[in-house]
Amino acid sequence: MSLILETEKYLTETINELGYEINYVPLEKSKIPEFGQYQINVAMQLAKKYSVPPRDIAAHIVGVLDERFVNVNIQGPGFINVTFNNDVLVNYLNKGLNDFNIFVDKKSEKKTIVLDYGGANIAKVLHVGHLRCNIGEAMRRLIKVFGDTSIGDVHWGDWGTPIGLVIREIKEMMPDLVYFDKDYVGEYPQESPVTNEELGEIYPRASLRKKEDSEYALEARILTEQFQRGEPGIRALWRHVVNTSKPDCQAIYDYLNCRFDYLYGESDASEYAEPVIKFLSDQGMTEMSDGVLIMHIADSTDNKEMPPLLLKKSDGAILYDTTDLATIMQRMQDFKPDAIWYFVDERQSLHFEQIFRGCYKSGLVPQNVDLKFYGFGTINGLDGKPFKTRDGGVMSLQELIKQVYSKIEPKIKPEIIGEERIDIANKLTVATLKYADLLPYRKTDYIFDIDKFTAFEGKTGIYAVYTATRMKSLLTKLSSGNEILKNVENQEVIDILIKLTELPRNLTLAYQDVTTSYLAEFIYDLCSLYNKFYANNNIQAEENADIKETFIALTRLVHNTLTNLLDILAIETVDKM
RNA sequence: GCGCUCAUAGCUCAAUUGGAUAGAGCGUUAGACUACGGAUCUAAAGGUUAGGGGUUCGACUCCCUUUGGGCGCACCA
Repeated sequence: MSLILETEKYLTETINELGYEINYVPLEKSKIPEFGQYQINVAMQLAKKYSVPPRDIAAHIVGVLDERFVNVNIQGPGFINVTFNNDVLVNYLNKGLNDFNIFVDKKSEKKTIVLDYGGANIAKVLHVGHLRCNIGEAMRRLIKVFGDTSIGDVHWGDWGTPIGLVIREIKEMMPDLVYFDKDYVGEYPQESPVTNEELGEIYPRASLRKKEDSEYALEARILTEQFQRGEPGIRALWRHVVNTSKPDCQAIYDYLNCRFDYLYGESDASEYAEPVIKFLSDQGMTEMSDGVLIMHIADSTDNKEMPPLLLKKSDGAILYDTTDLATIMQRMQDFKPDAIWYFVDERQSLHFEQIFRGCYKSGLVPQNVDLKFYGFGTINGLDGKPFKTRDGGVMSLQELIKQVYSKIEPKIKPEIIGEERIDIANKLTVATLKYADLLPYRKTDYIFDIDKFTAFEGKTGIYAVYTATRMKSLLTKLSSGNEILKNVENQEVIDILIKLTELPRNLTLAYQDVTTSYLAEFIYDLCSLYNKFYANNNIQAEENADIKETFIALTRLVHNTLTNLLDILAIETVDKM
């Protein structure tokens, strides 16, 4: 258990023993450091409940606090300020030298959580928005740290109309391919008729044509229904498209350290499409409307229109409503999860509200299983509008990565060369992209400013990695690996120790709110405090043995903690840069 | 039209979930080097938290309202 949680338990018990009934006494970071490290703000609440002046209650509480605190004082209406006895801090944090778990307040019950993130539509190239797969990956890792079982699934978009469009366009280019010949009976070719580069151009072309040519759009929809149904030629061509495009998408996820436990696609749930429709029909939940099989999910208490789920189109093809329901059916059977979390663009919130309603209403998912939608905001360009390339096209994630790489690579020391240089440049590129993406609150749209995020200075991934690198270099020179913190009077050391006591709350908040910004902010604060300490203390030249050992131990502590935190964000450190 | 969401320093974002004097980065201005890795550190200036009401000991935070953005609303995903 963390120091803060343990202290809060102590305070809650102590204050209850005084006769004040209260469930939870939070220990909050002090707003005014001159008064103390932490503050207790319950006197004001209790004053109302017991009709006693808050300062009297504060004095009452202060009277019984034990020696874990020093310099206890009351300010203003009844704020109690406390400072930890330095021995308490040192004892607690020495345990953290080799054990990150002292910062993790684990819950008693463990959960199994499926995380759905990534979700690339594999007929299209990944665009900048797909960078936000970082959020799901970070949460997958964070959940593990808390001891839950996390199951990450990329959920490829491989079963919808975009691929139908691609196939339609291939037909335009090569109408004589055997896949389109209904009477063809032989084996289909092993080789894909299109390369990945061609696919990159095919979808945009098809997408444009669809808008102008309704006949073309209709044919694409028919082709979609055909590969879904398993028409041999079209299905074979579908497989080529998928197999050609998928490795490219996957390579980018790999590059970004997104390590999915499962690489399922919508197509893997397709065998559950009919069963899920049957299940819903058996519950009497479905009906026909204008030739479409639908399920009503509106509620009499709704204050807005709630469109029905569309289970099967008039042409027989299924849409993502059905695909998502089928996927849930599959996940319930395969994983028996306590929760399924979706990390998807915020704009899909209504869709998932519909899906979740359908699941609970029909009993496909029991009420005690948590279906949660964690939407994220859009990545915008400098003008605050969706990210575009200079010529106005959609900016691909690959292109963004290239641009960031080209800004970072020249800044690496000239003596680092060859493969190692490339490796470091890649790691720093990923660190830059991830930190920039994980710092803002999940739901806010943010502006991706390449110059800013790759800058020499500032609140960036580079700053954190640089700090870690410098610590590592120092430890290599000076550390035996056995140093421990001593109780020394050094304000910069104590500031860092206090900052570390705040880590458990940040981890808990990040988990509860499913928001990485708490961690990214913490990483910056920790690095900043360490760099300040580093600038003002010469560790190597320190003559007092206890102080020197403490400095080195502190460096180990911060380095280990920082490395663990960066790992949760899936950011790798480097030994030199 | 209905609904969701957002509005904080010149710009990009925070604010311990209702706590004291709203904080960082960038930019601007002025500084620190024989530096254990300067991709660092120090300091200054910069705010009526979009406007208006309300709730209470206390509001950026909760409620109402006005204004202004972004987004979504049956056979795309």
